[in-house]
Amino acid sequence: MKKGGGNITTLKERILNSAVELFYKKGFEATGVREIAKKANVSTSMINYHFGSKKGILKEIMEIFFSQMNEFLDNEHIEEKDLEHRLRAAIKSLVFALRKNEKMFKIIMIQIPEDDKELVNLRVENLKKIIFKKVFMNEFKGFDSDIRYDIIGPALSGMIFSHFLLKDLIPQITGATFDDNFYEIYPDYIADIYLYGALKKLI
Amino acid sequence: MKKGGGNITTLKERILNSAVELFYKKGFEATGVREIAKKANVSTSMINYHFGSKKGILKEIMEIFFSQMNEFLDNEHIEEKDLEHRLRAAIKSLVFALRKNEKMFKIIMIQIPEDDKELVNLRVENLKKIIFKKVFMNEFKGFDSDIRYDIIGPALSGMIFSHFLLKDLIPQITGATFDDNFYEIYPDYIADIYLYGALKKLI
DNA sequence: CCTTTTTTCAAACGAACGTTCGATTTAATT
DNA sequence: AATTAAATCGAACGTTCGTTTGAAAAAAGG
Repeated sequence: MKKGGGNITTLKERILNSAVELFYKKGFEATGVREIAKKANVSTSMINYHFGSKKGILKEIMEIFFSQMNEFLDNEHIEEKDLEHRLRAAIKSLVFALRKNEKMFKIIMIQIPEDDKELVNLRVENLKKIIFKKVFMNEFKGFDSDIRYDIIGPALSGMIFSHFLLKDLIPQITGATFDDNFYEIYPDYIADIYLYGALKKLI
Repeated sequence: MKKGGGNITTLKERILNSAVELFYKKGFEATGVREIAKKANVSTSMINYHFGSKKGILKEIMEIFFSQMNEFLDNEHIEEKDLEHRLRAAIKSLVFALRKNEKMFKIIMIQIPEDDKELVNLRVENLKKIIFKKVFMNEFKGFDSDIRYDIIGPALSGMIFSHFLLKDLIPQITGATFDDNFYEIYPDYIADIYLYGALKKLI
């Protein structure tokens, strides 16, 4: 029952970790409970016992993910007067937080069964409350009403989200590698592009 | 057998259209062949007869999609000298093309089973050859080697791809609606943000 | 130590899965 | 018109699915 490093990993955690790996790699629907149970070295009925159902794992993943995002993103609500600094700080913490939980993020964004209204609503409400409100909407308050907030906010969220959603695909196309060095510069580079434009970099 | 407007829709096309709708809405794995067959008003064995297998539908979807993308994007290789104009034209045609095939695009990007090497490779090669080479990589040739192409290209692709990948989710969060008016201005707005930065819009 | 509660197991359940099969129907060819 | 080829069907196949069940094991409580 002991795992290296002195940490005790409960059977429930083992199921959860195994599920995250498998859902990330193959998708929720394509992953069977027998496969999760085998990877976690438990019997399949433990999934129902601890999570209520296969879908219950998704619910738990979401609760853990949004709880952690709430924690990471809350730290950044320092009262910066300057939009640029606020945005840079927000981007930095968001990239940091998503990187820490990138498997859960991807699962939540694209593996939630759309016919499960409870899970779908849970996702929307938490995305709204924890990520969008803090990073992509509050930052743009108080500007002109002519501004297309429906484009300008999602443009930034799209840059960042897509990085994590397509993170396994992009290296196959561009040959990029995403190591620690990469993430040292990524947030500010993205912020530069977003705030000042790509031409500033190119010309 | 006749469908309104004089078009003859073959049984094979009916299967394909039904599959696209269902794969888009529920995902590939969560959609069963019986459901596709019922929606197309055929017997399930027709899927195997015409497509070889359930996965054969995905292959056909990819072939159709990339064939159409190749057609739409090819028209934009006019010899513009100016980077800005080239990028604007490329963004415009890409948004137009993706909008026309947005269901197939989403299916291809997130519903291909990762353990099917043939389909995965087919996706990578065609994305590379038809979309990235034409829009996100050729446009940046000839600039400084200091430039992080691994960030600057995917930043633009991410803005646009994520729009279509998350198109059902974003309206639930921001209340945005994506009608024809929206798409009238979207490409140039995105190009503005990308080329000159969001600050230009806000300040 | 005994009793109760909780956890865990393996087997079983009923349903659903994608594919195959042989018969029939339709279309094409001679 | 007869024959051949292609398309279509419904039933069946073997496998897999998520969940339930009762027994056993482990943990907790008095």
